[in-house]
Amino acid sequence: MGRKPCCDKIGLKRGPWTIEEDHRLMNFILNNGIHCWRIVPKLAGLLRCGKSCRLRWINYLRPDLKRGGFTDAEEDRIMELHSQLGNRWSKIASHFSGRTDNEIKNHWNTKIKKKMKHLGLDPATHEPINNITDQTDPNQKTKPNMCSTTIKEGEEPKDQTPNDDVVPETTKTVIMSYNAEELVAKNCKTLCAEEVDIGSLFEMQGNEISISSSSFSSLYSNISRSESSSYFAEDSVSLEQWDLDMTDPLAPWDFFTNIDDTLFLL
DNA sequence: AACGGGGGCAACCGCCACCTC
DNA sequence: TGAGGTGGCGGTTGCCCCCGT
Repeated sequence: MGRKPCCDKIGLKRGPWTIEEDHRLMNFILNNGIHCWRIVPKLAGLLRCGKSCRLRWINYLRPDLKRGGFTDAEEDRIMELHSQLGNRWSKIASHFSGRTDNEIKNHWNTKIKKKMKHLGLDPATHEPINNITDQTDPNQKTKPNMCSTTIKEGEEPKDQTPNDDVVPETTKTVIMSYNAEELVAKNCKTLCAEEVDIGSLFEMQGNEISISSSSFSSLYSNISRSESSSYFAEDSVSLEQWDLDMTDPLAPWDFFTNIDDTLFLL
């Protein structure tokens, strides 16, 4: 019954990701899309667990991520949404394009909390601090009268949030619906300065993004030739050392799912 | 120049809901 | 039907960098 665990942590790498790992992961996802995080690291040749790969992709490698600090308008919107949704960062993040829940959470904890306190507002309740002094006492939360009149036995208090229905669904869906050209173009803004006809290299097959081996070699040779690429110049990494063609870019996911996992154990 | 403290942020942990077998 | 896997989420940790002393 059941399945194999998503990862045994024996022998798996932890800590910060290297550039090589980033490119192995990005290469694999751009070639094959995402169907099952558990086997992504095996197929991509990474000594990471699927969860770690998923997190890295969502929080750092995803092509539609917006880099840079939050604008005042974004901060205001975060505060507004937080007052409605509380610490439901993924819901809040779904209202911003190019922002991750982790990013918003970090920004909240490091910047906005202080900003609100500076404005005399309690970050937890969004009420003026003078009026909620007693409620900020952690012991107060367990006092019987706090919620007993509004929450029936067996109900989930956390589901009181309005507008949940309009929140876009899973990240996976978003990733799979990327326009291929746009997706890679965004990557190449940071990966290379030399012009590449990206659109001609990729093709959509249903929800999957495909690129032929020769096109991929062409793309990456362009990237590696680019002396003005700050990304690579800074780290003095040669693309030659990466096994970019380790998987068949055109192989459908069904192909992988039919192969016993043990074949990919590293 | 050396050191310590604080801030920022990437990554991990543990839990939960849903799904699969 | 229920045990267990998977993906997603929020909380937390720990490292690195910057700045002040």
